[in-house]
Amino acid sequence: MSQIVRTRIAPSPTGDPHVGTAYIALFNMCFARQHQGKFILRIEDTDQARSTPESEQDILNSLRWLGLDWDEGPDVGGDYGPYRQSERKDDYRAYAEQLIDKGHAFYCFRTTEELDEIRAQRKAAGLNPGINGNLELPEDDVKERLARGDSYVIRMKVPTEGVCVIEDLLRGTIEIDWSQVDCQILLKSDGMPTYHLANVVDDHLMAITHVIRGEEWINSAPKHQLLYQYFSWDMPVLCHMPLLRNPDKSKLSKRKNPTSINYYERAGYLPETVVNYLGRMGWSMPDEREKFSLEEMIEHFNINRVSLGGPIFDVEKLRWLNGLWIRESLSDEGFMEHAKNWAFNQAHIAPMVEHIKGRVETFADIAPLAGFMFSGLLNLTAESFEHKKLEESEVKRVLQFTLWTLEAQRHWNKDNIFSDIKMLSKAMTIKMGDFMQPIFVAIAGTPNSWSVVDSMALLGPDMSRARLRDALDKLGGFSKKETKKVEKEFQQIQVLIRSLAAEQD
RNA sequence: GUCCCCUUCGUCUAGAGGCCUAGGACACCGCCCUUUCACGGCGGUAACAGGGGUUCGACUCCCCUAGGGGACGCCA
Repeated sequence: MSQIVRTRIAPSPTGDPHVGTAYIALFNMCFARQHQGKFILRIEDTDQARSTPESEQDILNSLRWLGLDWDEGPDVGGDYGPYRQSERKDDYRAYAEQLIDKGHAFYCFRTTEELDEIRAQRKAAGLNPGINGNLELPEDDVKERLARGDSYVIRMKVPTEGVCVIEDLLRGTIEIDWSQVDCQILLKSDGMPTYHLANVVDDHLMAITHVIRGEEWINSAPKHQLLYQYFSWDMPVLCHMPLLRNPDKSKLSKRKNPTSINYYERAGYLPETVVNYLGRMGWSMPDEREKFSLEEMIEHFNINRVSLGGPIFDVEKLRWLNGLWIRESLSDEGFMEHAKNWAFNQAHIAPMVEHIKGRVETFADIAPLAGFMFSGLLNLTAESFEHKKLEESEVKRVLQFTLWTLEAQRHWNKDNIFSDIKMLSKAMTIKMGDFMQPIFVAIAGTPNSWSVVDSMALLGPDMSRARLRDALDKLGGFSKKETKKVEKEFQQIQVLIRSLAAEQD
């Protein structure tokens, strides 16, 4: 008897659609398709504070843009729904309580402060700070506190000694001491499950057969395996993919790289290229060809060809590959069609007209004036940022603080961007004009342009942030030591901004 | 700090004990094509982290060391 292969991608809608998500989605999809199985999309929105419907929609759109279509999901339905964890909230509680009844989990009333204290002690004693043991209260106390209505979480019980043996499809046997595994919270005090509970419950309920996910999950695999045992459920096959890396080899992060799929669309890449490139990360075709379509990848897919060294995301090669796709796979008509859909269309140009019309004398002035609206990263140098009033170190701070502030901006529009910048300049006691100048150069390539706030609003968050980051890079960035100092300064600025904002109210 | 994972050119990778004088791609450097640039063609520089085993034979298997990464949250 061979069961149908079912794989899934389970993004959390707490931010931009990440290339790492697309990467894992791609391999899950290829694996499922190769086995005539199903590929499922599930939204893991158990973090009530950070999950947003906008982000969810954004992620769905991005994965669709890439052509990574799912057979079941919150928008297309399926027989194993709901496909959004927030809609299953009560189920998780029931499962957590079931574990309590079986003696596999317990109520925990510890405060954050108490837990911090225990962690500090454990760390001082040379132990893994993850808390394992000594958290349970006598049954009577639990009853009393429950009756009193004290806030609580439900934690799973974990052995304190022995080893847990995990089987990984690519890595073979992995042994982890139980002493390294903490009594994971399963149900948070807001009644929502943590990832660990929700993930195991959903994977079981959705009959997932293969869990293909990032390497970052290896250390929590023992908890998951234990939960399957507690519930007496069949364990899916685990497969941990390597992590995509920044050029400095750290885990790919938006601090150091454009990681949003939206950015690559905005920067003029074809979805075929992005998928193709991700398919070359830790994997290659049997004949080693560089260029291949999603269909070709599925046709020749073999998960055992995944290599485990964490690949560095190399934008240079991505560019080359995109050029190859444009040259080889687009007819002249197709090229024009793509260019039109990308940015040379009425919807995209219309909002620029008010800025352009008053500033040109001939139509021939349009391209030099508005070229930056149709560009990726600009060709700038450190000299581009020479400032009459500000020292280079101040210019760098202006750019860095603006970048950090705008990275936190969840509602990207002209007014919000403007007020962010205004508050920042005020807090840094730099006149708006002086403050804006480096922003202008970073975004438009020159201090002489129309409102840079409008430009940023039109360019969107991803391209705007990428250009600010690029500007910082061109100025040499900050060393590790400086970064720490600058981060501290930024915290102080933020405190100042909050008090300024309070004054205004 | 504790544990886990990983380790072939700068980067992505091929390599499942003899096919390896370690192959391909990006980047870089030459040359050719070309009025220029790009494309394209040809060529070049460049890697098995180190040390021990196992074996007739090790890039491939085992151990140790080193380096890199990750996890250690009422985030996922």
